[in-house]
Amino acid sequence: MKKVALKYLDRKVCPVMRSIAEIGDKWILLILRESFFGFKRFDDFQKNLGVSRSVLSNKLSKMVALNLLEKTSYQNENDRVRYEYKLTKKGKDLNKVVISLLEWGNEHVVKAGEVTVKIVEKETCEDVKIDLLSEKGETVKWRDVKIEASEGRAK
Amino acid sequence: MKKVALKYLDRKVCPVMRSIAEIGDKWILLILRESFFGFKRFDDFQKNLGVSRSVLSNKLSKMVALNLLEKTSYQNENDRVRYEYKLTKKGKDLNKVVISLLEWGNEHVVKAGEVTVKIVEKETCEDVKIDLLSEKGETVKWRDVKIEASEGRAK
DNA sequence: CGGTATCCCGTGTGATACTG
DNA sequence: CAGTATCACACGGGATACCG
Repeated sequence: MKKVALKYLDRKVCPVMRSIAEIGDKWILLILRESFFGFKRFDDFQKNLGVSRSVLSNKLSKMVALNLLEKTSYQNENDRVRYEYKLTKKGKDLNKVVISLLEWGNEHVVKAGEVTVKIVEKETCEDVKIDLLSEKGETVKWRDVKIEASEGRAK
Repeated sequence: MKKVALKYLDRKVCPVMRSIAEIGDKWILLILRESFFGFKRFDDFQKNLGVSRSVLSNKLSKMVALNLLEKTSYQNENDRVRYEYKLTKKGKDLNKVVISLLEWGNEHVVKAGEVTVKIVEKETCEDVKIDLLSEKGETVKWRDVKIEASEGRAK
């Protein structure tokens, strides 16, 4: 692992760039939000998001191809076959991205008296925050960190 | 504060939606990354991102209008006036969004042997992670949380 | 219900040129 | 260095229609 100055870091292979290349799309982010809200069906996505069916169809295929969602069929008794889109591990792991957006929105975009959405513990209903943590498990301030780029064999 | 079922939450006022409306743009996200990397000048952004000057000019204006960046001029002795774009508080507070994207990219998009970018403590150079925290400061698993929407007077 | 196909339009984007 | 202006074009996205 050889350190690289950020100045010389190839932006095309930067992990942030590559994440944005996959999910840096308004509709994909919103579909992810709906998935985290617990929705799984085409028509739920369509109604909740108000997106056109063709765009939705497109984005869902793309997300399945990227392995963010898994498409499965199921059938309740005496009912027709239905389909659902479930978050994969890779998709679920985006929860921190969505929660960061949520917290930032609550803090900087939502005005007093407007709707807020919060994350709470299931058991206690206490607020859950997202934050930077050291290896010892202590919270770390943004001003006390630095960014390092490395390229090399080991991952 | 009245609780609202997510099903009936107005998606137009959802904080996630409103965050995405402001920063859910490939170029804005990438400019933010460059800002967190420490770059401040028009030409640095342009070279690093490979974006056209007109688009960059546009996005920067938009970001200043949104109060994500602050444009200031400065002058070293015997030098011409220069400009820089610095992150505002609102912009800096997006660090968790960018770090989440970074971690997710390292985990799910970057392949073994490729470039990684890490966040480390300035002092100790130890890795810094981002995670969900309870009010007591303990880490919380995604599966142990739920999402709640409220609308009402108090913020 | 869960899509796909087609059309059409607006906007995002790059290339190029010009300015202080 | 730090932009703005103009143009040309591809692509995203909505509307609509159609299918199993």
